[in-house]
Amino acid sequence: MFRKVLIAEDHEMTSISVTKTISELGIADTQYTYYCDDAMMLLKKAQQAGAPFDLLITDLSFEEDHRKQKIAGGEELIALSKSFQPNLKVLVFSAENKSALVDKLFTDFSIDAYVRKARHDAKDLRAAIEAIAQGKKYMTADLKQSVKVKNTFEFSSIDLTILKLLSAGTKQKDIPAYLQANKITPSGLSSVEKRLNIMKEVMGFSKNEQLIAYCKDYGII
Amino acid sequence: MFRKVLIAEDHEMTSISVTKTISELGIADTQYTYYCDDAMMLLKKAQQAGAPFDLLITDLSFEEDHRKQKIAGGEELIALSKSFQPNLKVLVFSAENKSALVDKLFTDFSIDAYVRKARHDAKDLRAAIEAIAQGKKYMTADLKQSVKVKNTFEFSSIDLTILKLLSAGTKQKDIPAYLQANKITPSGLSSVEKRLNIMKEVMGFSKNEQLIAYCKDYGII
DNA sequence: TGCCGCTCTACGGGAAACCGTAAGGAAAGG
DNA sequence: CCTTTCCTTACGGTTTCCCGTAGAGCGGCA
Repeated sequence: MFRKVLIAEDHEMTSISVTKTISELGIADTQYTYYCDDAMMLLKKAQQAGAPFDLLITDLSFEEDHRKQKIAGGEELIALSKSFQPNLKVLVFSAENKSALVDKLFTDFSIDAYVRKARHDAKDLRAAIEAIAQGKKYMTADLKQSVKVKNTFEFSSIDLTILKLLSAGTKQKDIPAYLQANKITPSGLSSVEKRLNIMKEVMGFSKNEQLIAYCKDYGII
Repeated sequence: MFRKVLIAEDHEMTSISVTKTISELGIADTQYTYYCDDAMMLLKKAQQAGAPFDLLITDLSFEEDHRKQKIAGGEELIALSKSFQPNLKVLVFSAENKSALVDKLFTDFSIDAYVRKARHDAKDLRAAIEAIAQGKKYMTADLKQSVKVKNTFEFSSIDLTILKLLSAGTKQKDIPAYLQANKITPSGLSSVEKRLNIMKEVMGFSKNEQLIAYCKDYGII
């Protein structure tokens, strides 16, 4: 089992429960932070002191407040942590249930476990920590399904750009100019139209308004 | 202070922390459920047994799973609870930060407190419970600001209808037919255009997509 | 009743978006 | 080096949307 655990989680309530769960597993040495920058600092200090953390439990999204942060969110924190302490085990504890995102975390960021904030997350978290301790990977059950079943449409970077521009009031015909100015290809008006058509077709939508509403509902933009 | 508290919250971790916070306030008799239907049942039972709950702490969104529920979410739960136990105090504990939504909860559902799941939510929750116990209303600080600032334009019923139709994929020119079918006046296409123009002008917007995005962001539709 | 002010509706010209088609261009493969 | 294929872009015709104007309906008031 782990000896020293760091929790990066901006919700106080969640942080309390995570701490409690860990202490129930017999891990005495836990620290927690509400900010990514603090988490980074603690990781570095611990390593320099010769007593590095061996598990990081982190959320993905951290809300901005008066304290300006260099590290914006969980992904960045994970990447930086791994870069100077590659053996650090990482458990992501987040409400996100997008299969593509979770996949990326496992492949690109080589995390060890993903626990989704949901109905039985306390049990899941315990199971995940035990699994990692045995050198296994862990993923909440519901996500395993959704990776297979909910083959939801993957919005590309340019799709998101287009949607953001539209919801910012940009006229469709003015989008090519913006794309060119920002060196984004493809930039033709037809390509913009094509992307919008594909998005709408996949979703079974007929109008841009509908698409924007959907993306807002699911936090895509 | 309260004697008997019911917690309706589908996230196990959050539920644990809420329970802990409440017990720290010296409230011994707390029960928790992961489902709205269960919450409703417990409220009814308690009242029939002559020992009703005097505080309900509930989330807004409950995830669906294998257990089919009659009550879909927090709003519905609150409405039903109040209908048969009007003196029940209600504290909403949710991650939503849409001012329009929170406003609606206070005015239409006459809740007593809204605590947003955020950085200092444990402190906020404690403060909220103490405020309610003294017969006060409570709202997290960050929301007070946004309610005041953003609550400029008053969306009429027909405005909301138009916006909902648009975001459901209805063509603008087909909206008059819908309005007539539902006996809503005015129903002319020009009137629809006029309402949209007014909304956009007030907000400083130029396109419908922008308007939809705004309304989704602030929970207006 | 006749005038006035108001809102809703109808119409038409122009702009933007939609949609199909075809030409241009780069990468992959023989 | 050429061909095939896929993707991007360009260009028209049609639909929808946008916007200004004008007329119709309705209540208030002298």
